[in-house]
Order: sequence, then structure tokens, then C-alpha cells
Amino acid sequence: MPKIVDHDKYRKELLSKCFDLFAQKGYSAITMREIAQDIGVSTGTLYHYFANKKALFEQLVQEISRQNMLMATAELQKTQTLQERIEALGRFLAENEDYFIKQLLLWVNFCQHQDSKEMRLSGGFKCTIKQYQQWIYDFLNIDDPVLISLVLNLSNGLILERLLKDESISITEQCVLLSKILTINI
Amino acid sequence: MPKIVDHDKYRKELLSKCFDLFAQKGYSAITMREIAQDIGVSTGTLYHYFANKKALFEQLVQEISRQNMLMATAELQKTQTLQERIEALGRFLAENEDYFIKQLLLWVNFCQHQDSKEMRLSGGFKCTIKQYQQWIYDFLNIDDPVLISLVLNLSNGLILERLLKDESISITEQCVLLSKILTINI
Amino acid sequence: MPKIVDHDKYRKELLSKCFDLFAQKGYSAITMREIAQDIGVSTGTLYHYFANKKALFEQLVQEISRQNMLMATAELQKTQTLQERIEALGRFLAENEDYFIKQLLLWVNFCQHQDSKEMRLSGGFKCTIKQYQQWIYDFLNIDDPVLISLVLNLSNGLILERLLKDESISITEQCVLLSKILTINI
Amino acid sequence: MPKIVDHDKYRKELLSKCFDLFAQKGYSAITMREIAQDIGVSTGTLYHYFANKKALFEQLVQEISRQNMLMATAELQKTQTLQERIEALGRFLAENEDYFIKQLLLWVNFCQHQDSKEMRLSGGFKCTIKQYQQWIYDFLNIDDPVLISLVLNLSNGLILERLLKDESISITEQCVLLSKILTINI
DNA sequence: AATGAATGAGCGTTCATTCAT
DNA sequence: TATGAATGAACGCTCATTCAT
Repeated sequence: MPKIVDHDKYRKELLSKCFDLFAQKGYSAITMREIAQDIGVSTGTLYHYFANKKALFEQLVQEISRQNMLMATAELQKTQTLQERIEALGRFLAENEDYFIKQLLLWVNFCQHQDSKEMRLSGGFKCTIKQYQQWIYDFLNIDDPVLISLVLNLSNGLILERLLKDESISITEQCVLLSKILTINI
Repeated sequence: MPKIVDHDKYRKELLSKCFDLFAQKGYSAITMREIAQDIGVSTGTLYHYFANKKALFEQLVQEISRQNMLMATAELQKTQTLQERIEALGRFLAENEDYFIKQLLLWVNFCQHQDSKEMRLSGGFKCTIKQYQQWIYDFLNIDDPVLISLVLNLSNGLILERLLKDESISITEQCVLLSKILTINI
Repeated sequence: MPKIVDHDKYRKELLSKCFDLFAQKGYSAITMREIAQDIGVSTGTLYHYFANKKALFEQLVQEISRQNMLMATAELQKTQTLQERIEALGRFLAENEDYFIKQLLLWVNFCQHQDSKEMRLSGGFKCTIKQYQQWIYDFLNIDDPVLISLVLNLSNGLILERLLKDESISITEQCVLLSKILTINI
Repeated sequence: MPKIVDHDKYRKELLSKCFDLFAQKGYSAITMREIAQDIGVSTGTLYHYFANKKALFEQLVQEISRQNMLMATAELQKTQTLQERIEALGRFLAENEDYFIKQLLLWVNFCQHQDSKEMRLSGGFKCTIKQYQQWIYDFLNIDDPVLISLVLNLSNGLILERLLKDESISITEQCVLLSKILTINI
């Protein structure tokens, strides 16, 4: 009998530990050795759980996207009025700012390498984006696709601003404005 | 005026030719050989004009940002009313969609590598972002920083949507909405 | 203008220097680093001249086979009678014993790796063997294919004996016997 | 008699199952994992029965050589005249062609790695070759060492021809000729 | 100014081997 | 006895960079 290890559970633990690293340095700039060292295993172990670097990255993107959706749903389910929900969304973004910046970096990275002969199996990825939109739709209870897009793009824009600039406008303030806009336009 | 003018002009030509390559594959994934081959010179020549890969990339980011500003100013200077300007901004984004996507990729890439012990000289970069904001400010003649941020973030969000999704909402439609919002809130 | 180097000539020089190494250790057991070190270049240079290890080995086999044929033809062309030729063949084998052992090792190695999903382009190799046979045929002026085979197989058997055993029978003695056999059977 | 008998018997079973694998890919090209997988045990088990890869290979060579000798003796013991024996030898070679090719590959491999700082304990190997020769000597009842060598080398040459060429001369035909030669020369 | 041959550190990955179970 | 997860040195190969021409 081999060492008793929940292979799948451990795999996901390793994935979680990789998140920061990939976000900080980008797919091509990290090395497998760095990853291994940083998460405290040997390269051999890394390859025991992931076929190669590409597979590791793809599984990371999927796992993070899955986690993100779960978090968001859990967080926002307790709200009632549109007003409340916009505020909750804003709070959620503000509180997990770093997380979302990292996720954004991951996604952009993923798109970049997806187009260059690699990572084609990514049906799961585009799908994740769609689920996201659908989720906003369900959650905010907005019908107009232009408005949904507005909310999504503004959210992403806010995150991007955080990444690109040193001092950014407060997310809360933006959300107050967003709330006003939505209230008027629905 | 001996060769020094030609040298600088040629350097900028080389930079322009690198833009697509860096945007498509990302800083770390591209090799100097690929770049050289793609733009039709030898690696030796590349190193004759740029101290190293990092310097090449930094100069590229600066050059592209500079060009972008020039383009935008030229394009939008002929407008008058706020209504017109919003429309012009929307048209500008829509017409240069690919260009802005590439620029976004470049910027994200730049931020990623800037934090990892390299590319510290990037005062010029943060500065570029500020100029951008200032330019929107001057151009749209909006005082409220929250509103400026809204315009910038929505623009970036739109570009990001283009990158991440297959089918996106029309930029024009979004701008119609944006126009309405701004008109009401000013 | 780059360093002036006759690329093809230098490539062949490198190949010649690899011969002993591949024969001694076998294809899979040598490393590219060992080869590079042993022939006095860097691994980078090795890869500048050969696409990969497999290609290096294939070119080596072809080059050695080609050289071998040239040597043999040059050596044996000056003989007249069958008697003389058998003696010359024996002398040739005896004098280049080490060379032929190495060639045999190369060939066996080649066959082994050729069958395992790699090295399929080896039309040139089987062809080399046929040329060899044809050359013996032309040279010894023997019609009977059974006799040709006898000569070839005995030659190879002699070489193999050299490889497998510590003390072997003298090649010359064997050739005296061979000569007698051929004289009788023609 | 506790488990020691089973242990040894199982060890030899494992060895037998390795034969094809080593012959096909060669010592260095095969991995312990491949071997384990192919013969249906874990790598742990492999290391339970063999100290390391080298030991496994050495024991394989010895075991195969031992088996070969047994087979040959059994097969050829029932013959009487020289004529019969030559024919029996030919038939034996022809019927076990694949086996002999594999054995040849093993031997060549063994010699190659024996010289490179490893596998020095190979007294048993050279010894095997000598036994082989002695056995031919006893069996064919030939005194002249030159003739013995002829028979051995021709046999090995025939096997080698099988390995190196696609279509080879029939072993039987060669043996008819060999028979004639021997008859004349004794 | 321009070339591309040369370098060697470092990359992704593999593999013989160990050892807790 | 038997397993397979874990290790890390070493593999084939790449790449930013240098430099003789």
C-alpha cells in the first residue's frame, strides 16, 4: 500500500499555492523550479501531479475561476434590493481587490498563450466568462444586455485601474455612482 | 546632421515592427531571435540599436504610448460639444480596437515584469497613464474625478471585454449609454 | 559579415569527432554535454550545426558509411586476381579493425533506435548496406549470392568476434581459409 | 524450504519478461518505470528483487545466456553425423532467429556499457562466450580452431545480417554451403 | 553598421532510486 | 512483500548576449 494521499485534494492544494506566483510573474516568466521551491515540493512532485507546465496553468485558471464563482455566489446571495446588491458587489470587489487583480492577470495571460498554438482545450475558459456574465445577470436582475455589459466592464475597468495606477479612485465611490446610473436606467 | 538622425529614426521603425509580436506572445515568451527574424534584421543589429531585451521592451511601451496620445489628440481635437466628443471617443475606440487591445496587453505585461526586480526605470510609464487621464479630463471637460474614472474604466473595460470574450457588445451602443450617463450627471 | 566558416565542412569535422564517443557509449548513453565537451565546443554550437541529438546521430551514421565506402574503394582498387583481392580484403579488415568495430556498434545502435518510433527517414541506411553488398559483389567478381553473403557475413562475424571476445583468431588466418573456400566454390 | 525458493523463481520469471524490452530499446533507453509497467509490477517490487538497473541487466544477460545454452544442448544432442549436426545447427538458428537477434543486441549492449566505468563484474559474460565456443567444439567435433571460428563467426554474421538487412539470404542455404565447406576441410 | 557563429546558464522535463505505508 | 509518492541530479534543448569579421 502506498502512502495514503488524497491525490485530487492535494492537487488542488498545490494549485492554490501556485496562484500568486503565476499572477505575479506571468506564465512564461516563472519556471517550474521556482514554483516547486515556492510551494515547498520538488520538481518531480510537481510533475507527478501535473503532466506539464501548460496543464498546470490551465488547471489553475479553471480552479481559480471555479472558486471565484463559488465565493461570489456565497457572498451575494443574502442581499435583497437592487440597491443592496450593487453595494454588496462593490464591497465584494473592494474586499477582494488583490484577488481580482491576480485573476485578471491570469486571464490576460491565458488569452495571450491560448492563441499561440497552445492551450486550445480552453472551452472551459470562455465558458467561465459567460457564466460570469450570466451570474451578474441573474444576480442583479437586469434585463438589458447593454447594462449588464456596463456593470461587467466597469468592474473590470476598476480592477484594471488598480493594476495600472498607483493611486486609484475608491471602488465604493464608483459604486455609488454606478448605483445611481442603474437606478435611473432601469 | 550626420547619421544620428537616421539612427534614431530607424530605431523607432524597428520598435513599431515589434509591437504586434510583443502583444501577441508577451514579453517573456518572445525571443530576440524571433523578433529579429520577424522584423527582418539580424540579432546583432537588434543589439546594435537596443542595449538588451528589457530596454527594447521599455522603449516599445513608451513609443506606443506616445504614438497613442498623438493619435488620440489628432483625432479628437476637431470636436465641439460634449455629445460630439463622447461619440468621437467611442468611434476612436471602435476603429482602433485591435490597437488598443495590443496596448492593453503590453501594459499588463509591463506591470507584471516591473514588479519582479526588473524594469524599475518606469517612471515614464505611470506618467503615461496620468497623462492619459489628464487628457481625458481636458478633452471631455469634466471636473468630477469620479466621472473621469468612470469614462476611463469603462473604456478599458470595453477593450478588456474584446480580449476576453468572443462576441462582445458593440462599443457604439455602450457609448450611447455612456453619453446619456454623462449628460445626466454633469 | 559573419565569421567566415565553411558551415558544411565544419559540420563534417564535428561529426568525425563524434564517432568514437557514439561507438563507445551508445546513442542513449551519451549526453549532448559530453559530446560537446569531448569535441571541444559548447552545447550551443552543437545545436547550431545539428537540429537535435537524433539528427546528429543519423548524419554521423551516414557520414561514416560514406567514408567507409570511399576508403574501401580506394584501398582495394589496385588489386587484380581473386586471390589478391581476398588478401587485400583481409588486410583491410585487419588494419581497420577498430574502425569496423565502431561502425558495427553504430549500425546496431541505429537499428535499435530506428524501430522505436524514431529515425524513420533511414532509407539512406538500408541503402548503405545494399551498396556495401553490391560493392563486394563488384569487387570480388562473384556471381553466386550465397557466396557473397558468405563473405559479408564472415567479415561481420569476424568483427563481432573482436568485439565480444578478448582474444580472437587472427583475421589473416580466417582469410586464408576463406580464400581457399572461394577458390574451390567458384 | 520457506520463501527463498519462490523468491528466486519469481526473480527469474521477472528476468524473462524483461528480455524483449531490453533487446528492443537497449539498456540506456529503457526506464525502470517502463520495465515495471511492462511486466506488470511496481517499481518498488522491481527494486525489491534487483539492487539496481545495472544488476537487473547483468542478471538478465546471464540468465539468457544460460537458457540459450540449455536450449541448444537439448536441441542438438540427438544428432549423429557431422552432416546431421550442421543441418541441426542451421535449423536451430533459423527457428530461433528472433531469439538470437535479441541475444545479439543484448550482448552488444552489454559490451558497450561494460567498458564505460560500469559493469565490471562481468567475468560471467566473457565466460559465457567461451563456453559457447567450447560447446560448438564439442558438438561439431572439430579440432581446427580456425574452423570453429568460421562456424561461430558465420553464425553470428547470419544473425547480424538478419538485424541489419530487410531481406536476407536463407539461413538454410548458407548452412548447405557451410556443410560443404566443413566436409571438404576436415 | 551589420552579421551570425559561439557561449553557457538556465529552461521544461525525466528517471533511478528511496521510503513511509 | 508490495506499493507508488517523493526526490533532485541530470537530460535534451533554448536563449539572451557577445564578438570576430
